[in-house]
Amino acid sequence: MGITIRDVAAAAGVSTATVSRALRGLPNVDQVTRERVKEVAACLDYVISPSASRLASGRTGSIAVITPYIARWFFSEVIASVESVMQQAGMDLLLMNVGDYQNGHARIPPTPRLRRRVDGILIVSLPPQDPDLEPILSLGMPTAMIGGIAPDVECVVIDDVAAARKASEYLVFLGHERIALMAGGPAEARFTAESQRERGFHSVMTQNSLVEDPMLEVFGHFTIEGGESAMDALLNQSNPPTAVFAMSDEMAFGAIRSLRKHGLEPGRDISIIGIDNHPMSSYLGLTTVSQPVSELGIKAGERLLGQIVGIDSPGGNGRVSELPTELIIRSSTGPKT
Amino acid sequence: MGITIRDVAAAAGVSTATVSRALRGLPNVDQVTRERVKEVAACLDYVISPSASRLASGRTGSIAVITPYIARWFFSEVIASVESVMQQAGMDLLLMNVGDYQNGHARIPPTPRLRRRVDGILIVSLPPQDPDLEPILSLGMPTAMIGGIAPDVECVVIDDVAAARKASEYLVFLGHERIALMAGGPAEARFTAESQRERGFHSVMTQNSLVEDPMLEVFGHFTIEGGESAMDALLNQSNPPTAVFAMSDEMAFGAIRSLRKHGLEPGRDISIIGIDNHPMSSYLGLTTVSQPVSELGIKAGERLLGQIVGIDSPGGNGRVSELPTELIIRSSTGPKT
DNA sequence: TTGTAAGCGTTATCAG
DNA sequence: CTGATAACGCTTACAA
Repeated sequence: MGITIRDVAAAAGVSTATVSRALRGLPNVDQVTRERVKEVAACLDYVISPSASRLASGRTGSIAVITPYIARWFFSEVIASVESVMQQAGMDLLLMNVGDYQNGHARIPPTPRLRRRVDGILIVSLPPQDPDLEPILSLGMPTAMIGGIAPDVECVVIDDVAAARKASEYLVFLGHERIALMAGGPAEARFTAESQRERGFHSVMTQNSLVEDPMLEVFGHFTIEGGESAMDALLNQSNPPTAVFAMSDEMAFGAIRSLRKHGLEPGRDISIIGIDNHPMSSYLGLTTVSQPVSELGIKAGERLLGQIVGIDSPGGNGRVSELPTELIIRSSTGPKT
Repeated sequence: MGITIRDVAAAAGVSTATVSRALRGLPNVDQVTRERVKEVAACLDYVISPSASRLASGRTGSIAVITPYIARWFFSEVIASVESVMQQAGMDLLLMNVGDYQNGHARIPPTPRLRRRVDGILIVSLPPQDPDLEPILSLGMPTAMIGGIAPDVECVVIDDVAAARKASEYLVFLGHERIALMAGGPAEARFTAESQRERGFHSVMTQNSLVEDPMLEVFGHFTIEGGESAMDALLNQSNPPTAVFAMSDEMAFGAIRSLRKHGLEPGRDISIIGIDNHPMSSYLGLTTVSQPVSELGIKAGERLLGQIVGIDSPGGNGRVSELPTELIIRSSTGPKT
């Protein structure tokens, strides 16, 4: 079938060892020899067998990206940026979805699929209580994490507390007092980002001596539809909020739609603010706090590579990098009337 | 480091060959033996070394998904569905972006990264003239394609001609005569789907004896912003269209925004129709022709697996599967006034 | 049904 | 700087 390193060695008149060294750019190879080998290899259209190389070297040349979702905006954007980093580094990227951890779907545990198969793992936004998280981390291999924090793991995040504070403070600044919080789900099953954002919101409310009416905490499940029905519920209350802090733009979209459906105008009748700066946000005039999604992926990818190459220690000593967020004011928010 | 098949064999009191057979579920193994081996393996926490297995067997147990984009709606949705098929089949999924083929970015040719590395290739929407396409196809390995047609390759598509016809006919049905076509880009650099959709549009116009004003063909590059400026250009003309057929929903979103910006109401002043049924479409009231994106990915994934397992021949004999589309009427279209 | 043993194509360790 | 030559861990005829 394929042509092997031995064929190249024979054709170049050297040993397989020399071919291996020459092709991989290792030192201690004569320039002339190296060139000849390369030429012969190209001529023969030789490509190395990854399986053999991996078996012999112990390195797989690939990493796994583990995510709970693939097609959602945040995740696909992260995956895309990680892919570009890995492609440039010559690494293969294995995509592994751990499925909807909400319902008890027949989820295939990722751990066995990870061992002996990849050199590193990039975890995207697995909530701390995810049953797959702990087993993955105890694999003890180079690992990086996006959108979450775990001990002894290299993490790349935004400051979710600060992001939530920016959003909340802006609403307060506009004079709002009855502010609703639209979270994803109940406190037991939250992403790290969710808990942090709640903390940020909470701290602003407290600082400004505003009461958090339990009736004003609703769940939108990070989807448009969820946001819409959550807003519906809010509007059906006897004493609706004058502003809503949604933990994601997509939920905010749903909230806006609900508003319109009820004949209300976002920013005039009720203010809506989100977090993300989703591409559709500028389109819909949604005020939001932007997060640098691609940068999260790029930085985490690079940090992971650092661990694999050995510059960094596995887990990167648990270093946490925080990337900046920014309040982006549009028309969905306005002063309390 | 790791524990090997030999350890399992020793612990179970059998040969490595038997362990191999037992664990892979091959026939000709005594049930009792098989159970014991499995138990010992589990006990020892043994996981097979993919590299060794691949080297010995020649199969890699992985496939590559090749796409020009990752984060765009259509692509991420397809990737997600393919991933679920592959995960259930126990196959690894390598993600390979071939970069923006528009600009002359330093694109890494995928072919060398494919040979000896995967058992099959799933190509998503590479335009026929893409420089990477031909080399990939001549690899001669199991291949499937989504959103495009190539000779001797198993293809899964929607009937783009028919989809475009549905959209166009609906506009004609509403009484429109000056209908603009919003394509992605000029005819030289088109996806297969693009050309087909143009054909569909064209045939409807011809059939109804409507003239296609060259001024009414604009390019929106399949983005919101592109769609917006394309619509701007249309509106700035002395004789604007009364309806627009956009080849994708995202471009249609941009068109709607442009309309609003100009104080016009979609569906009343000017009708807009798209193709996709993007999640935001129902939100924005966009009339569109839906395509079953997940189904495309699932079917193509299954067909690819069929080729790999050997049920089908490589390329699947060039079979083409067409999945159904459906006109979804919302508020962005209305009768010509 | 089970065991033996020869590969699979590299890499890496030593010599030279 | 280069060449032998053991691994690497599994699969798979071929025997038994």
